[in-house]
Amino acid sequence: MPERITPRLPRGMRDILPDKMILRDYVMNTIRTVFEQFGFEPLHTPAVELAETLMGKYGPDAERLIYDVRQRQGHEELALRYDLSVPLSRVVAMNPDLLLPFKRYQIAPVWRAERPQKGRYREFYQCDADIVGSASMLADAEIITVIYTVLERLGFRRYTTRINNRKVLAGIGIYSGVEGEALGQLYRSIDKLDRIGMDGVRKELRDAGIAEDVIARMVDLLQIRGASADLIPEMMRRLEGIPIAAEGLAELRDLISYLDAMGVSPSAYQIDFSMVRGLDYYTGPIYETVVEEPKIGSITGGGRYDRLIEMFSERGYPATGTTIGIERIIDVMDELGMFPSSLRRTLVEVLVLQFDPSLLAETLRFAHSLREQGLRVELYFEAESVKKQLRYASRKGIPFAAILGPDEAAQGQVTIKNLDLGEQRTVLQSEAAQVIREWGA
RNA sequence: GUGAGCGUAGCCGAGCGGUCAAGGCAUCUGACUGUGGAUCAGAAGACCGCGGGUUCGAAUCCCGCCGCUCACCCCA
Repeated sequence: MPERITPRLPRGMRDILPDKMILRDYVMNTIRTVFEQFGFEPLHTPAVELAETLMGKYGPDAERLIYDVRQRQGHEELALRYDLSVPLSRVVAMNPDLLLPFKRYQIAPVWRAERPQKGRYREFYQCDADIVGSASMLADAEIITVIYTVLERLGFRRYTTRINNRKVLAGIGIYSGVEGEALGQLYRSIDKLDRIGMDGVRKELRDAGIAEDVIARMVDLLQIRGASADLIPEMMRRLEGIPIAAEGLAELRDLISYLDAMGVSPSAYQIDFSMVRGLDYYTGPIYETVVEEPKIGSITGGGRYDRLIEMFSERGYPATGTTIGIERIIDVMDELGMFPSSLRRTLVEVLVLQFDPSLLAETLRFAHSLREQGLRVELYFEAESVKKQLRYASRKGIPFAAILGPDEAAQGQVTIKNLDLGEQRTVLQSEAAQVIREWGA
């Protein structure tokens, strides 16, 4: 007898049982449908990458969290993918004959060795849509439209997609006279604005050893508030004479100008010059979505990364895209009761009861015919009491039960019981599927 | 990586130094061998996270370890 061990999961990892998988699949299918409607096509890449593919792309903070993979034999240095953008970049570099723009979506797990907490797991799915090969702001606007469409379709109402541009942030750095190492600290402090407030940011910058007059200039810039369309000219005035900032602001102006005609409500997004994004590889417009109600961090994040692919290729490719964070979306939808009531705990539509061994063959044939007609049918394997079999159907949440006993068999009939309504009808076996359909399986 | 809180049956949870460790949900059986969700009766299920210490006596107090949760950092 082998020694028994207590079953446990690795830290931060979860099993997802069928009732939760049903909700999850609903969200994923909604996202996939939207991606496909915008012309994105599926891509698969391995969960494991060569370590060299991942290293040096994300920045030191993120790189610490990359999962090592140990191999019993062989000498390749391997790691679990940290996101889906870097693998995509690798794919593009390895397939130079791809027709551009290359629009791909990928819905797949990624791994990060973080300390788990609310809305944060070590294995989680990302739903990415990216456009490689176009520098047009139309591409960025389309990504934001995709985010908007997904969230609206899932029933989100109180959320904001924040939009900023790395070039503008670089311009703010120049304007403030902060360079090199200190710039990172500057960004990080700026990013906390909505959490710690302007005074908090001021203190952080002071603690980081940034000069008082620089802080004053910075804070002055970040005070600018207002409608997205008004913010851009205002910032243009203030950062006049800084080319990188002018470039970034012009990009934002173009991007915003497309959104209305693309069907995105102005209330769904906001230019926010204090939004930063952590990853190193962003170069242009950046975006992230936060929900107002449960405090859970961002549910989408992305941006333009025009220099990433050239880390794998002599050829440069402009690229932009977003991640939609399905784990947090599900957490929020769960908390707010946003799932449609039509989603059940089970996918099974009909439980075919077994009545008597002498009727087994006819019962099997009947179950088969229901399946042939497209219904999801479970067969009860034991000829136990009707009571017990119905109890099973009820507990599992199956909406219909089919009872085929001697009385029914004699007439070529079957009794269809609607477990939700507690009503039943005895009909011809050949009509059963139709009856179930009309009754609302 | 830093800090805080918490570990009692599959789940929730009372007990907070003194006989056999409450209760609820879930599970199983029966009342009810052609009709579920309700009710009633019964059954099974616990190295009280692990190890050490204090004490006549520890689930309860102390220490260490492990695990979980939350927050920070950062992020989906």
